[in-house]
Amino acid sequence: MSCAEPKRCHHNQLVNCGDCRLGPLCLPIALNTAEIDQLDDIVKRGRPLGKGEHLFRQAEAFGAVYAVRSGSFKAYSTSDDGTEQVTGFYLPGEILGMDGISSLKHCSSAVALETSTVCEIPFGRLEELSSQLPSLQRRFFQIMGNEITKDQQMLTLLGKNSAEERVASLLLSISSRNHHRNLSPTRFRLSMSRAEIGNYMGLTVETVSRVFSRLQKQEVIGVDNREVEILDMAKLKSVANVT
Amino acid sequence: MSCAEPKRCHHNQLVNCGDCRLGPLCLPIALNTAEIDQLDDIVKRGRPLGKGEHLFRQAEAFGAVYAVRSGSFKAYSTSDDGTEQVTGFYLPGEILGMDGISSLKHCSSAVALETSTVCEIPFGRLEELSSQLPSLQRRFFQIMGNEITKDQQMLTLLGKNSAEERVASLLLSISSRNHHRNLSPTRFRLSMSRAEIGNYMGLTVETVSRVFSRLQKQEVIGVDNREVEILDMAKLKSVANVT
DNA sequence: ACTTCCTATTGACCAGAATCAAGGCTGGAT
DNA sequence: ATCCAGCCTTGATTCTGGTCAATAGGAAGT
Repeated sequence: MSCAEPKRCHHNQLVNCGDCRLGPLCLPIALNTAEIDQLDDIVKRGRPLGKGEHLFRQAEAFGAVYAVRSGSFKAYSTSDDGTEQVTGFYLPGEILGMDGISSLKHCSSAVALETSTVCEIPFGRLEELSSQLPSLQRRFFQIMGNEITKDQQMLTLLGKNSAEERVASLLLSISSRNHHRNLSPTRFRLSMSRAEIGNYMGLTVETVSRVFSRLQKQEVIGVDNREVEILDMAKLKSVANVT
Repeated sequence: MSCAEPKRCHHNQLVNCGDCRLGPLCLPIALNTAEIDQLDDIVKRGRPLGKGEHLFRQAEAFGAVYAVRSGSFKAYSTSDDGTEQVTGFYLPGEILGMDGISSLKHCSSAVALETSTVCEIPFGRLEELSSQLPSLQRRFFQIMGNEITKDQQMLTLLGKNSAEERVASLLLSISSRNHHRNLSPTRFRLSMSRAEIGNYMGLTVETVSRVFSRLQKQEVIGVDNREVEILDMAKLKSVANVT
């Protein structure tokens, strides 16, 4: 990847929070310019991670949360018997790593699904700064509340919905998150495998694959390997059981 | 219920955080005496709620979080089509209502499963006080992090585990939470119905009932309606697939 | 006591997704 | 280009848990 104009480059490390095009999605919402500068001072921007590289691993000491700047991540936890459970996919502007806050140990691992960059936000310094900036404290409470809400919606999905409803919901979720980031809500490339989707949604690879095939046959979506196009948004929503 | 000595009564409204026997489980952990007094000033202790009374309802404005003082609550969300999903059970010392923090609207309802009391903690004032007391801020981040961790474990349970594993896990969860509160970890009364358990665990009433019967036949537990005794803790843990 | 309503149990049957088992694609490496 | 490994798809079969249905047990009120 070539970076003619560093300030605009996806993976460059010079951008600050004030200039970041993800500002309106990320931690800085509701902060004024001076506050953003203060936040900016504690944020560390690391080198890009390659596909398969870990951001943190389960049982490691918790020290920071991370904002995805580009690319995408999968969070998963491993149980004693070695089975893995995907607990979330994280796209640019989203915050991950909050699972470690309660015990000061990460209880999940996070791995890059493609070449990705993050902003590392050391938690201790975030706490300090939050004490000084009420709007940052509020914003972070809000982000954690969001994570709780999201997980609880996921519980409903896993507890009550069929395979088709689950897969359709995931596609709609990615679609709307892309939309927020000014990307196409109807055409995108999945950065995760069928197996990872299945794991996340409590299904097997085979079932996910069959649902994709069925939805394609009904012309609700077009699928070419990981490339997805939503052809009939209304129909997809009705399959997902949402209005 | 008679209350000879008000200070010790389960449902009385005079107790303050400093004297509350739930202190070591609840919000005040890690606060010193002076800090607890400050917290105490913002806490409102309401009248007892009867079984079936709501603490808050979905879509209502969010204004406070609640610490269970006695009794128990069920949190659930209702979808457009009217189906309900139980998102959690809350026992004394546990905090509920955090689902409203992100959008300032409750996205679940909470109902008392039996006669119960709560401490209401107005969120705006908690935010203010958190800015002044770093240990309170930290504690509240921790409580929210706990909720996230708990929900994610629940995702694993719903995504991967069988009916027996799910029900056994719930019994173990209640057992250990009772234990923390110095109640018997092996004998307790369930405050929720089989239907509510099933709903929470993504199962039907019939399946829950069958699992209870099977576990009883194998002498892992003894069940008499809502009265449960764990007869073989080790076996129950192996059924639940935990070590 | 008796009734009524609600909750729980149990059985018979069915359906959706898991499992088992081949093959077919794809993209990266040589 | 060719090969290979991992990913994906599809089919056949099995099995867990859901659905439907009937009955039993309990609690609260008359």
